[in-house]
Amino acid sequence: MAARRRAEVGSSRRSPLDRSRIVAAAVTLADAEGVAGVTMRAVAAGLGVEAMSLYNHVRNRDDLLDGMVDLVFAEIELPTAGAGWYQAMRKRAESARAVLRRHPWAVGLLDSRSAPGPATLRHHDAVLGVLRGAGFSVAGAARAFSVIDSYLYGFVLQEVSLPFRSSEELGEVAGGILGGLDAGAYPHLVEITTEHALRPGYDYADEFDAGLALILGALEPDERGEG
Amino acid sequence: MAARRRAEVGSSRRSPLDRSRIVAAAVTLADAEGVAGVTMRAVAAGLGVEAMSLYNHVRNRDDLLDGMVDLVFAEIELPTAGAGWYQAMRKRAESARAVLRRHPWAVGLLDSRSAPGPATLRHHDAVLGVLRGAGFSVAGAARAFSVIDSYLYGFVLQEVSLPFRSSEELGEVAGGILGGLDAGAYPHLVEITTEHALRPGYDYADEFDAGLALILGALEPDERGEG
DNA sequence: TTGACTCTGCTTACACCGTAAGCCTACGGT
DNA sequence: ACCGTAGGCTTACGGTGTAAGCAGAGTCAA
Repeated sequence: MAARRRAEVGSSRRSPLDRSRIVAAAVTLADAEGVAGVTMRAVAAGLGVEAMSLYNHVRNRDDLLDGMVDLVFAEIELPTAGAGWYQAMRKRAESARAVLRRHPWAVGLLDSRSAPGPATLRHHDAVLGVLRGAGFSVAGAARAFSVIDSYLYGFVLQEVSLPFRSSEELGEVAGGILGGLDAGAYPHLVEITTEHALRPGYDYADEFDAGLALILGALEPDERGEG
Repeated sequence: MAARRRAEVGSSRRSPLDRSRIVAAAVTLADAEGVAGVTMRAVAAGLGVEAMSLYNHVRNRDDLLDGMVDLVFAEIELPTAGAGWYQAMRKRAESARAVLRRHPWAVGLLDSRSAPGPATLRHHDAVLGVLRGAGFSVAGAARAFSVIDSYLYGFVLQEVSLPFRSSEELGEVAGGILGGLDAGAYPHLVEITTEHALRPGYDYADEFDAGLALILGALEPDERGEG
């Protein structure tokens, strides 16, 4: 059969396997099992392949993790200058938070990763571009970028590491921690828990917008008169 | 010899080994080798003991990591109400940052840790106490706490994961990343790097105080009129 | 004094990890 | 038809967390 000359038909024999397929499989696995579940053997198994085959496309496990982080960054919406820097930063931050919640392991990977990938660089460049275009000085853009991203990563880091996902779970956990202790040892934690966090309708996630608005409201372009 | 009745003299025979000695040894090891170097065998070796002996005092490796994080929190200065909430929050944040820089592995451990230890709880309680004492409402204190800590953790997370420690290293790294690419692919990153970050005297660490001041300045007690 | 119980450290063993080294086979260029 | 090479596979090694069981010392009852 002449058609067999090329394998592009996808002869079931062997699929091509390249870096991006490996990284994507690793991300899927991490979403399901956590980053600890991302072993070379497990990733390979997910692709119907042996562990050592991955090393033809990936330098080592660390390189794979770098790729995963970059793939996550690629999911974040790039900001656009159209609607003004405030809205652009706001939308970008919310998109980033949504993405990082979808891949909770990614934040914990941010430290220990040293080589930013192309998507990461493109993302940072776009953010700086919006700020500069809106009149922020170089130093001002750097500062705004630093503050916003610190808040963003820090919030998600805390959010993701909370040992509960819903309000009911919160109740159980808080009860477990505070209940087992000397009553009155942590009066303010008790207060904030019972009078605030356990109130129906409370959702810690809502704090994100509030904090973000507070920070964005304190920023402004072209800080000529400022120290 | 009657004195031998009690081993309290410290017969060189065997040292007692308890949880706190184990956790302290693990922290020392992590400071020196990074968190990946904290293996049960290595921690035990540092104490002149075999790996399995640790399990008499520590549930498992995860429990050990929990203990390490709590020990780090214990190093952070508790805020005191004396000089006003602004200065208290400022000093607390700077102390926390100094501690987390001393133990760079700790931030990365914050996620994946689910059981806060006593030092952690005491710390959070003290922060809330200062804010409440200064007139913040329960909701306001919760919000302030969330914003400040998010910024703090996020900043340190980024700071710690930077692949350099000094300005010269920054130059090399930046050159390596940006140099290997299409010139002009990331114009704003190039701009900020060459015109700002590589300027003599620039230190990213200084951004911390600026961002913190910006956030603290936007907070205020008793947000009656606010949404 | 003696014996039993408990506490704590040690030894051994297992499954799983990342990955170095080398083999085998199918494909593409000649 | 051949052969180099790329990209899979197999095997193997040292290191990991930790389950299971052993050994010696401290404490207490009889």
